[in-house]
Amino acid sequence: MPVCRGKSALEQLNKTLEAAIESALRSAQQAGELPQFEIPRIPVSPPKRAGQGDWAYPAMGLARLARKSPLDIARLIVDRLPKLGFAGKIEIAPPGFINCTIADDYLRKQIDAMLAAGTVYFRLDIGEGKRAQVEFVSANPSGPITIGHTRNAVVGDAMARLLEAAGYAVQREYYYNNAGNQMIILGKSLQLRYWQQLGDDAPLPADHYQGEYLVDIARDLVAEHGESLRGQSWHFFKEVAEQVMFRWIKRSLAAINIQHDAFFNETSLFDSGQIWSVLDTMREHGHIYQATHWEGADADEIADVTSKGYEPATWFRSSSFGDEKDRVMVKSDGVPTYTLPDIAYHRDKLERGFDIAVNVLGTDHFSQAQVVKHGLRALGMDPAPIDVIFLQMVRAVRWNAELGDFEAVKQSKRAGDFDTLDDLVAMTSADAVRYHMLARSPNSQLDFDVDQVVKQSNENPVYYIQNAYVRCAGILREAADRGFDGDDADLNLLGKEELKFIRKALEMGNVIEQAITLYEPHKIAFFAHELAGVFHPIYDEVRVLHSEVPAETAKARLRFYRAASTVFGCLLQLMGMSAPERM
RNA sequence: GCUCCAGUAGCUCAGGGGAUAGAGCAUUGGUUUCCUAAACCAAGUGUCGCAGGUUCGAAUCCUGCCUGGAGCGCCA
Repeated sequence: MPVCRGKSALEQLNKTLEAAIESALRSAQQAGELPQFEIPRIPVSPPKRAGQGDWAYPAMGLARLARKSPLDIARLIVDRLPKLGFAGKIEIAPPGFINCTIADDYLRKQIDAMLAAGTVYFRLDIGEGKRAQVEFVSANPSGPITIGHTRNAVVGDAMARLLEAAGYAVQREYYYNNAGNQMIILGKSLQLRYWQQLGDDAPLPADHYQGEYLVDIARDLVAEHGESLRGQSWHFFKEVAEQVMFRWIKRSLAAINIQHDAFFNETSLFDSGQIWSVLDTMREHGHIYQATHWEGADADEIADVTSKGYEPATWFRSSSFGDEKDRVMVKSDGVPTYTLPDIAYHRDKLERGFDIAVNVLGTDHFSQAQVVKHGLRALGMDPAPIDVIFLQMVRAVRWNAELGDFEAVKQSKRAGDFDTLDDLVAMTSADAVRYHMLARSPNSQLDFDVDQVVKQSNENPVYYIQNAYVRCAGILREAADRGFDGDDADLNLLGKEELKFIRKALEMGNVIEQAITLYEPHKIAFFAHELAGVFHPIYDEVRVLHSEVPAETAKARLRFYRAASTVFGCLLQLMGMSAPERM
């Protein structure tokens, strides 16, 4: 699903300004006005208050190096600053800020540029010609998508969209395992549920899958096949369960606008022998040994393993890469642990040549992810392209008045639970799920307040943002009905407020870049909300089709709203939300 | 015990060296003849967990501590 494809038109003004300031400093040094020193990177940033320009540079950071007062340094910079196409006023403010304002003319031109380019206007070129992969969700097909997977799915897909907007060619991948113990138990659980449906006394052991969804599948099997499956082994039921699960998973994800390009099966690493070649290479590099316990084990650990009576296992000396202990690659019974295929999978990823490979995981995989990176180093590879977004826990909660506190919503057999993606969507909406799951820093725990999202949806940021788009659409629709267009508008008739909106919109490029370089896609959600906050007061005040608005002014304003519509359309697309024409 | 994350307004959370710390929700009062109320305008609240340190400047970086959460398997 390509987002914002095409050639970039958006200039990242902060970068232009930073480069200009550096050049001014260099020039001042050459002229002997400043001593020689390495110019530190001091970023320009948008100031917090009005009247301080659009971008501010604190020259205070240079005072020590330059052995001059910040104000003097600021003056030297401003004197030698190259001409900037976008700059209006450039002012110096105590204690040593350089405040640069974007010229109104430049802002007006951007409206034309946005209309000419459409959402492509906001595309960046930092990922041009590069390939990125986002691996996310990666839930084994043993049950429905839970609320935890949902956060993972939303963050991963948003990351993918942001990377696309930054110019990367992005692949969305889903890694899964359908071979392990869990899947065997799943098959056996379904088999028992099937027998139960036939009226047999077939109790489900406690370690089997208790979920009601297997009963549903069993019921369907009876409806379709009657008793004819009674003789089938658990293998058969595993296959059935897996197929149904994946169908459900894909359908659930599609409901929130998420689709993977590739599904990578862990089993293929066994079939192709890749896990063994990984192990061989690690052994050749001297990182593998056979033992009943790891080399650094203390007396307690040794006593513990001894009591279990293990035969020797195959260990990876990960401690030599900084791990706190070594890890088992192949258990004493000859079966590999999860870690070995995981290393093989990531080797395969690196060999596929992605410039960036983002992995979205819960924090419970923190240690595992470290071990995988150690493993890649042991293979002589550089794991640098691989980055992991760790998500803190998420749970559905609701207010409990008796407790006077929030209470986790647990998966329950009865209707009215909210613990799966389907439940969340049913009770709220796909857009609400996407926004609320995205609008939180990955390393904050998230309590998804079901009642708030449901009950107060009228006061929801989701609708606040979408309504900005809807309002633009309303104007454009009405204008079209009246046969009114703003194509030959004089944008000089626009007011300060409209230009303020354009100013804010121009920050989007920086937000996208920050979101992908810091791996914090939630930034786009907050930006969207802020931008809507700038929009609504304007909409309230600046009318287009009103008897008191002169025709020429109306044309200019119509053009402005057309541009605003483009901006919100792009933002909603980036967040995977719908852009409704009406609400 | 060790590692990671969080602690900011009544609640949910942004901000992660720069100017007077923000938003939503909740509370209070006001706003619609003509695209508009899922909106707008106005009002109030803070020992940025605690204590030191670094810096011209710290909510932000460092150290220690307190509280809450997650992880530390021959599980996946």
